[in-house]
Amino acid sequence: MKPKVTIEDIARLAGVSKATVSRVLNERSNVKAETRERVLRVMQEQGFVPSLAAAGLAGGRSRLVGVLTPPFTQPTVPEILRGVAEAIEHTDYEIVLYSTNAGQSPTTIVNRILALGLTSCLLVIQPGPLTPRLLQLASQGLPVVVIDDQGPPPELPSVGIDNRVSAYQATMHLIRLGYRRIAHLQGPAEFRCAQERYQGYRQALDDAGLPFDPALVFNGTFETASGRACAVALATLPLAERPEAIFIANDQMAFGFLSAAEALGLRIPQDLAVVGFDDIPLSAHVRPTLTTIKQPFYEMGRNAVELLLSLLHGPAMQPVAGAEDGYQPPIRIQLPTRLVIRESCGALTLHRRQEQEHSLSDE
Amino acid sequence: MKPKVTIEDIARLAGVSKATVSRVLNERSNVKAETRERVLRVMQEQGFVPSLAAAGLAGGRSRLVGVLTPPFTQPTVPEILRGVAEAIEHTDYEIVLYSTNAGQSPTTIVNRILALGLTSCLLVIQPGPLTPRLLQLASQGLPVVVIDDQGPPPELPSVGIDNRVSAYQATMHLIRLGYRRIAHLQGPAEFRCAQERYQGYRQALDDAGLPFDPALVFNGTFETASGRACAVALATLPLAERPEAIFIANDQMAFGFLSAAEALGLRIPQDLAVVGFDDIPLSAHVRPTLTTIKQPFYEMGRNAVELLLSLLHGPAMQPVAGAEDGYQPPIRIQLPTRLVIRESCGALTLHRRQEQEHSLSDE
DNA sequence: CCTTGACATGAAAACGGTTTCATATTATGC
DNA sequence: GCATAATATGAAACCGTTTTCATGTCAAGG
Repeated sequence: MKPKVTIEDIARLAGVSKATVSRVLNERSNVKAETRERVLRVMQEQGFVPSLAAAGLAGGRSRLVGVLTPPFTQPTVPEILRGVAEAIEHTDYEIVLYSTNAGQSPTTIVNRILALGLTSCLLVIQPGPLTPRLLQLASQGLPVVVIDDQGPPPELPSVGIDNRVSAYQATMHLIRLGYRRIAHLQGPAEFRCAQERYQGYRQALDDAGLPFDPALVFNGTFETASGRACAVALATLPLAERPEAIFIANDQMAFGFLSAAEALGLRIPQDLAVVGFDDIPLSAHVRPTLTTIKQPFYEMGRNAVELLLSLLHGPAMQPVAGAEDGYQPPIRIQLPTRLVIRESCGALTLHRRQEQEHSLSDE
Repeated sequence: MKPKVTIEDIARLAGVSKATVSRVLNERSNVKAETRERVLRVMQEQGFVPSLAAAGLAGGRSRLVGVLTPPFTQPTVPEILRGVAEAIEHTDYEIVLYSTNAGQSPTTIVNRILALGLTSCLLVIQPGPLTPRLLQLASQGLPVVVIDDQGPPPELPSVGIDNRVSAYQATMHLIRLGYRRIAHLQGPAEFRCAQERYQGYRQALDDAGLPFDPALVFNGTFETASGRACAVALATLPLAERPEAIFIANDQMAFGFLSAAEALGLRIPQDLAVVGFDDIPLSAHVRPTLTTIKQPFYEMGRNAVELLLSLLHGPAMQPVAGAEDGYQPPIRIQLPTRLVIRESCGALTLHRRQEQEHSLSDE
């Protein structure tokens, strides 16, 4: 094992002190150009790489960003992480990854993160409510940025989308296609995004002057199984009460819905149009392909990193004039979503839908 | 920001020296049970978490495992990473993640990893050849474990599968189904696994007494596009020369093949049976669903971590008696694969294949 | 009862940087 | 040409651990 070359070696070889080498390393301005030059050259020659551990210890700060994620197999995660990784790469920072495997207390992990004593900030990818411990830490000054969902009031800086507006778009798309009775399969109530998507759905119905029928709102868990359950529930409805379309709060549930619908002999979109939410990779490949709201996961990752680093490099945000009471509501970066039209909503097979309308009006 | 409680505080409160506290922390045996008890209690009370940075600096080693991965969006990666994350979680170690985004020199990243000075070992997920820099580091004593592929001679400890045998199984499956003219779309030659899969294919042909036709071997890149290209190439073949089945060296290419085949009016599996390799999540969802070799990605991740840590905790492997020359060939953990039979190979629709044989023999 | 280890503990020196404070050097103003 | 400020550098303290070495204590052996 090669003996590590340290700042001291560089100092000796360049004929300066450790302090000066450190200054060069940290790009301090008060080093004579000539000296800096010499030091840099020696570092180059020696293949010197400063120890982040030592720097972190001495400087009290660190170059490590803790990233807390759900399991990678959750389909939205890889794309987010790709954005995170790519953004980090352009900086001096590194990623320390904490994956919350199901069945593990989030608090345990958060504590573990701190145990590092290395991680100076935290990027949390968490659909669903935040743990109290996390909020506590954030309030103690730990820079934290959350991707995606948020507990009731947005208490932490975050990056996400406008769930309400997006759900509105999705529902409105169905309405424009001529569907009148539109159901909704919603996510669990503890997810803020589930509530917002529900609100968007309601709003669209209202704005279109369509009646709201509570019997058409189903409770889901954001998991595939609850999509299947919903399809079954729908199929057992008397024909006259069946909806013509359904807005499902995430793609995962939509998959379950589609597969159960197929098994039940329900044709999508002829018998029932479906719109999902997320646009995860599979959505373009299920049959029928899923019309859905595309979340910009990659961009969310990138933006989260940028936000986090800007927080870290000092609160450079100028207080808004006139609101100088010192309180800054946490920043939220809201990225645009997009409706991706595929087969499941029937937009691509309008003629068939017209047939369907006929047969329905015959009843 | 709360002032961090250090080992010194604990020492003072417990009425012992820093050294003793350190011993307790590291579970050294030579501490009186009573003392240990007291120290532990104080640590508990104070919510003490030792600084990994300091420990790493002082101890010369570190509790960080560097993980070098391809982009997360490469479909095999999330599952591997899940295994890695889960295995790590049961240890004191943490993951520092380095994602190699396309178009970035691997050497740059490897250097960056070392720059950390934190990472004491490396887990490399790399299909394709290893960079010289990596080999150099490994030979300098850095513990490295590679997942999946390997450069020509297996120079580093690794975890993977037996590509040759798996490809043999895949091809033999087609043979058993009665296909005689079996094509192969292979991966790029610089991938060892591509070569091995090719060999397995050849071997199966040989063992079955089937003639090998070089015209039926196509060159691919492991990417979707080359699957499409292959389908086109096949379709332009004179009818009499067309294969009845094809073994495609990875699922990604198989997807391209399937979609192009559909566009070309080639029915799968009736006109042509397809077997892939990998069993990534999409494989169960494309139409027709893909018969393929399942790689145990999750287990590969877990095993790689275990191997790496065993390497780290001292070369505890007893030299084999009689081979005491000191040279230890690097360990390779080879996990079993499994053939997953779905629609694309035609096994599920045998009757149709029989029809097909009829029509073929009519020609 | 005294020696010899074994065992438990403490003091202090690393580890590789950053940072503060003092000092040496140079530039500036009069 | 000299006082003064600005700039460049060095010495040493410090960050929170681990580790080595020395010391103190206690039980066993002679």
